[in-house]
Amino acid sequence: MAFRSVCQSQEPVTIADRMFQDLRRSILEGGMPAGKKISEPELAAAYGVSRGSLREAIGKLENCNLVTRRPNIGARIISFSIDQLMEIYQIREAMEGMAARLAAQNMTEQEVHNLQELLERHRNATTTPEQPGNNSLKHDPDLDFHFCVIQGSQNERLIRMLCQDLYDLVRFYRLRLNPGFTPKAQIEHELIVDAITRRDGEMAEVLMRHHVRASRNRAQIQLENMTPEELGVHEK
Amino acid sequence: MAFRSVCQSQEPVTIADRMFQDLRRSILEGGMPAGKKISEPELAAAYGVSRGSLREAIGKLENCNLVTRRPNIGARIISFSIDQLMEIYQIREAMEGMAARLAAQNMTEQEVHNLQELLERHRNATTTPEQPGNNSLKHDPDLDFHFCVIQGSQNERLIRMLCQDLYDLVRFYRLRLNPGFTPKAQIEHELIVDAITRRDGEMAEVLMRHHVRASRNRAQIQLENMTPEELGVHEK
DNA sequence: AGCCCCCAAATTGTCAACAATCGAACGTAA
DNA sequence: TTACGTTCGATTGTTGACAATTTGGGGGCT
Repeated sequence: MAFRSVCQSQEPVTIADRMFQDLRRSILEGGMPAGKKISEPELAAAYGVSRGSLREAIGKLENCNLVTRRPNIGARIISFSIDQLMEIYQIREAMEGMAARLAAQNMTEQEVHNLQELLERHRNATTTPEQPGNNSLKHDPDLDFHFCVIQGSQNERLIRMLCQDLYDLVRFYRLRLNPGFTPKAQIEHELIVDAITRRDGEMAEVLMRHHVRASRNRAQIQLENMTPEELGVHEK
Repeated sequence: MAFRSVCQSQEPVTIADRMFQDLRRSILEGGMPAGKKISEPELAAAYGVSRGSLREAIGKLENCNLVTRRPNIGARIISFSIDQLMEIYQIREAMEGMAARLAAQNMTEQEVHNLQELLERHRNATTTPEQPGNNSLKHDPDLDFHFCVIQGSQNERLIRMLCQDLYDLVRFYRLRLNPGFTPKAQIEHELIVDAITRRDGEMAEVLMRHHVRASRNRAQIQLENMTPEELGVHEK
């Protein structure tokens, strides 16, 4: 049950859809550098599609907040900004806190069981050394966990807002920082699952908010130790 | 300082943009019935624009969640759903709670002062009887208040997510229900502003969440007393 | 009658050409 | 040299026509 398989499901039946998914993947996997301007004729030729279809795909990317667009000027991949990352953490704290509360209330027994199993797998996986550089979209333990909790909230719009829109940005930033999955995060995950298992929504929310805030602080510390070159050199 | 003047600012420089704003306004003001299918040739002819530009506008509407679209089938105005309304309240509770907390931390003295004045005007306005049926987009006291608090959070993305996306839906539903501004809401607003004035972010969040939850309950009671005809007769 | 297949009309997706706008290079003048 | 205005190339916005798909109805078969 990988993240994208559920959240970005349906087959692309239309060319614009396929372009959207391809470009989205390319951006999230780092195939396109942050801040780069998108040339419509160039991209359309590269993918062998018409400019019209490409423009529709770009429109969808704009709604995912992966590109910004200005009239008569063009679109460009979003660029890296620490402030924006911090803003996203604040929003995640609020929304995922609520998601955890709702998950504790609404998850089926089966879903709780799946969540516990997921955590079990992560616990074993962290003991065995994982090869670095494996920054593929799938198999990010932290993302899988959060996705699972969000899905348990049973609030369709909340799920869409988080999984489709906000988590694209989370991936975007995560790829360009370090994958921030620490042993501490695992412990926090366990506490949250405990609360959900006990159906303690209040506690689940408190713990999830604490976890997101802690992740934010970890990211902030990490950012302060990075050189400017490692951070924001997105030219062109 | 009307709601839309700030949140949906810039002039439309492009035809697709103008179409988007016109259609959005039309949907939010009730000019287009909920659930109705959108005929591209018909609408394009009615507005005297090309189908391509119209399609781009529809794409933007889709991202605002005001229309839903299925490939090869077409777009239609979102339809009325009590479940969706309740989902939106849950999300608002989380996000606006956070917004209130941030507003208490980050608002300038000037902004706090403006907020207090806004409340003062509402207090006087509610004593004088307001004419019903004036469901225009501007001058909804409740929306103005919430907008002001959200704006004070200084979190640009949070502001966009709430003001641009979610509050369009709030208006959509509010127009088709009663404008739910009760004296109780005014009192709750006052308490929130007190907390913000004291820079008590924790309390501001608690009170805002309480307020949103209370609004949700008021709406739910109202919905239970409505006949099915008043609710969901959105044919075609 | 009920069901299935097929066809036609309408609608949506896609494309390539045209018009409008922006950015940069160049030249000129102070 | 620097600043400004102009012109040209390139990019984006817009349009109308073409291709692919869905929808609705009519006819035939069981």
